[in-house]
Amino acid sequence: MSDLTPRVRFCPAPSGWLHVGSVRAALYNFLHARRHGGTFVFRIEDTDATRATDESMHSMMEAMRWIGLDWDEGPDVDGEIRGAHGPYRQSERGALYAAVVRRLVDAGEVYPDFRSSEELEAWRASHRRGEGEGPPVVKAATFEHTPEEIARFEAEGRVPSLRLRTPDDGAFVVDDLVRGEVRWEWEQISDPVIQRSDGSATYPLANSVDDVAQGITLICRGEDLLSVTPRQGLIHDLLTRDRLIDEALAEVGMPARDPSWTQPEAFAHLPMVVGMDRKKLSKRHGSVAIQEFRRKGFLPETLRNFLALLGWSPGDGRERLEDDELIALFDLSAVGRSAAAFDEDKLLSFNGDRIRDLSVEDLAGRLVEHLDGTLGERALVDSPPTEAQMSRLVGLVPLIQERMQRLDEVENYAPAFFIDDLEIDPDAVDRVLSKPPAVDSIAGARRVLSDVDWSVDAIDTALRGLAEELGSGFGRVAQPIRVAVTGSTVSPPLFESIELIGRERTLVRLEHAEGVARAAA
RNA sequence: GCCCCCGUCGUCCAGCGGCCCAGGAUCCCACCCUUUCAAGGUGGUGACGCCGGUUCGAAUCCGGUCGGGGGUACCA
Repeated sequence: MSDLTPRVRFCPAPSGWLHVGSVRAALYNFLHARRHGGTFVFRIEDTDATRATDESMHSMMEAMRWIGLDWDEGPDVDGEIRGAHGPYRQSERGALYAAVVRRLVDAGEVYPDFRSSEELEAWRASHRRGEGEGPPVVKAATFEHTPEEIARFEAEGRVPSLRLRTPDDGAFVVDDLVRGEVRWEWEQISDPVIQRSDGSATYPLANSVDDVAQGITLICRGEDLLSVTPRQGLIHDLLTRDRLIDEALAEVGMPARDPSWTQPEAFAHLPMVVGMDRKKLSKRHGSVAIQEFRRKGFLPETLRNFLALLGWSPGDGRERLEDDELIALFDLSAVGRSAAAFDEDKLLSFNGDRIRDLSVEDLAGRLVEHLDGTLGERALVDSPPTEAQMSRLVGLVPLIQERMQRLDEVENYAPAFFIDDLEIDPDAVDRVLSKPPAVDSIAGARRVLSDVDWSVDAIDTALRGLAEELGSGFGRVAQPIRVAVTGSTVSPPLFESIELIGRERTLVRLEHAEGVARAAA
C-alpha cells in the first residue's frame, strides 16, 4: 500500500434497483474513504446497452442520496457532475476503450475470435460434459485462428470479438484485504473477451481501464467478482507498464492521470449478503431494493448502522454506532469472510431504538412524508402540512414514539387524530362494543367528559372515577371508550389521546359509538 | 465437471492455544410493570458441521471429509 490517500469507487451497473448487498459494498467504500481522508468515486457501468437504463441510474443516485452515502466524484441527481476525472458514465468513455484496444492490438496482446456465441456455447457444453481435452479454458494456444482462417472469415464479412491473451503458466496471487492470499494458476484462466463484435468494450476491459484512468487505489466489491481479479490485475499491468493508459487518455482528450497514480494496489472482496434461507437475496425475501426501506419507514441511519454490522463489528460488542464512530472504527481487514444473512427482524429492532431516540420535532418532520401522500396509502395532511396539522402531529409524536418500529406505522395511528368521520373497526365492535360494560362505559364517559377540565389529569380523574362508580376494573371500562374514541382496540394511551383529539370530537364519537354499542348488544 | 471462497446459538457478531462446560445483539419463551398496544425490567431455551492429527491443553493450528456459496457469458 502506498502512502497516497485512497481513491475508492462504487460502480453499479444501472439495471434494476439498488440492492442492499450493493449498498453494503458502497457503504464500506464510503467508510474506508472517509476514515482515511480519501475520495469516493461513483461511476456508472453502463457498457451493456441492452440492460442499462436511465431510469435505473437515476433511482440508484436517489437511493444513494437518501441513505446518505455522498460521493466526491461522479454524476448526481440534479445533473451536476463532480470530479475532474470523468466522464463517469462508461457509455461516454467508449473512445478511451477503443484507443486502449488499438494499443493492445498493436502490442500483440489481443487476438480476434470469429466464433459465434452458439459455437462457443456448444464448445463449453461439451467440456462440461467432460468431453473435450483439458479443462474448459479458452487459451490462445487452442483458440487463436490461423491466418488462413482469419482471411476466410474476413472474406465472409464476419466481424470478430477480441480476446486478451493471458499467460500460459505461472500464477496470479493477490493479498486480499479480507480474504488473505488467494492464488490462481494462469492455465485455469480463460482469455477474456475485451471488445464485443459490435466494437463495444466489455466489463473486464472498461472496469479495469477506468480504475486505472481514475487512479483507484483500492478495489472493494462483492465476492461475486473475486474470480475476475486475475485478468483485471493483468490489464492493470498492461495499461501502466508502458504508460499505455496515458497515451490513450491523451489521444481521446480525456483528463490526464495524476502523476503520482500507479494502479490499483489492493483488493477487498466482501462476503455476499444472503436471505435468511441462505439463498441469494431476491424479491421473495421481502425488501431488497433500498427505496423499499424508505417506503417502509426505516431511518437511513438505521440502515447505515445495520449494514455496517453485516460482516463487520468494532470488536468491543457495541452495536449502536453513529456515523462518526463508524468512520473512526471501520477497518476492512476486520471484515468477516462468510456470507451474512439479512435479518429484517434485527433491523426492525435497531430502527425502533433509533426512532425512540429522535427529538419530537425531528421525528415529526420525518413522519410527514408518510402522511401527506408521498409514501403512504392516503393523504391525511396537506403537502406541505398546515401549521395546525403540524402542531397536531407534534402533539401526537410523544404518544406514539415509543411504540413505533417503523415510521409508516404512523399511518395506522394518525387517522383518529386527523380525520373527522372515523370508522370503527368491525372487529372491535364485535369484541368490545357488543359486550357488557360498553354501553354503560361510553354513556358514562359522555357524561363525565362533557364538562370536565380539558387536561390529561382531569380526564384521568374523571374516567377513573367513572370506573369506580360502575364498580368495574378500569381496564374493562377503558377499552370500550378507547374503541369509541380511536376506532380501534389498539391505540396510544387513552387520556392523552382523548386530550389531543379534543372535547368536541371526542363527544361526537362517544355519542356515535354508544348507538353502535346499543345496536350490537 | 473445473477453478475459487466459506463453515461459532434460527440470524448478526465476539472469540485469534488455557480467562470458554463459549460472550453480546436479535428472535423466541416465562415472569414483573401495565388502561389496549408497545416500551422498560428480570430470567430462560439455543451454537463451535464431522473425523483424524499437533499439543500438557484446540472453537482457535494442520490434514481430510461433508455441507453451503461464487465463478465458469461477446452480464456486471
